[in-house]
This record gives sequence, C-alpha cells and structure tokens, in this order.
Amino acid sequence: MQFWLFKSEPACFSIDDLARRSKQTEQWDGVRNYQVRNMLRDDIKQGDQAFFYHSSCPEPGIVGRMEIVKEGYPDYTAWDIQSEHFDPNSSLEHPRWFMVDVKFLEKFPSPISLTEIKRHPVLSKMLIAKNGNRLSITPVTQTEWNTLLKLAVAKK
DNA sequence: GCCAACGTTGGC
DNA sequence: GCCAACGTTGGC
Repeated sequence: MQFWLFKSEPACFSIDDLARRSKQTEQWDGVRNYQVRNMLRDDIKQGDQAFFYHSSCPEPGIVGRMEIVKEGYPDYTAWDIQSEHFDPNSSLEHPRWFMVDVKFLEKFPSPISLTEIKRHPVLSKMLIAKNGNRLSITPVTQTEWNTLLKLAVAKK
C-alpha cells in the first residue's frame, strides 16, 4: 500500500463535503497538471490511502484521511464543454486527464497545521512544507504517514 | 529547443 | 492583496 496527500481548497471541496457524499465517495476530478496526471493514471492504486489537505484557507493543514476506491480512469469533465475543466485537446480515444475515486475514512479531531508540519524534524522534509510546490497530489513516505497518524491521535 | 512572458497556486 | 515559485505558452 502506498500513501499520498491530496490538496483541496475547502471553499471548493472540503473533507466535510466528502463525508456528506453518498457512500462517502467522490471522484477526484479537475486535475490539469501533467505530473499529477501521471500519478493518477499510473501510480495511485486501489487500497492506497491519502491525507486530505485543506489549502488556501485560514488554517492550511491535514484534516483527515481517505482511501482510494477506484484507480485512474479518464476524467470526463475534460470532454464537457460546460465544465470549467473542459479541455478541447482531450479526446475519447486519447484522454489527456485522469481521476480516481476516493472514500472518506476519518476526519481528525483537530487538524495538523502546515505550521506544525514545517517545524517537525521528520515532516519538514515533506513536499507540502516547501513553498512554491504546485503539485495538488504528492507521495507520502511510510515514516511520514506513521508520524502524522500518531500526531492526529495524540491531539484527541 | 530555448527562453521570456504570462498565468496560476497558495502561504502569509 | 501581495508576491514567490513554479508550470505553460508561443515566438523565434
């Protein structure tokens, strides 16, 4: 099993939104970055787990945990001319963009803030802690995953 | 294929 | 709202 961190702006889609979805499951659509596309298409597998990160908000940080329930498949919003994610260069024969389905697992009683991550000896090496990082999905190591989970429990 | 200009992300 | 950092675009 591999671990990931998925960013989302809570004003757009928050962990509470995910928890309220039917079956607490939602497609992670709208990714329009090639590095992240490659991860969605090739690397992220069913059964992998991911942290849910809230960005561009008063307190950016990790707010919970989810599971990948469906592996990469074409992001059909790219074919929808009405969608804000429409891309005329993505065709049915050669889909350019991919998405996965995620399922809510838990919301942490208290979020792990970016500030906390940045000053933590282990976590400060995470991509999320580097400014200018543009990737909306990043891999998380086993060590980082365990450390973050322990932090989440400790804050209960 | 280079690279300057531009657009976007995202923390502060 | 500012701006640093990065990705993308497009002229050459």
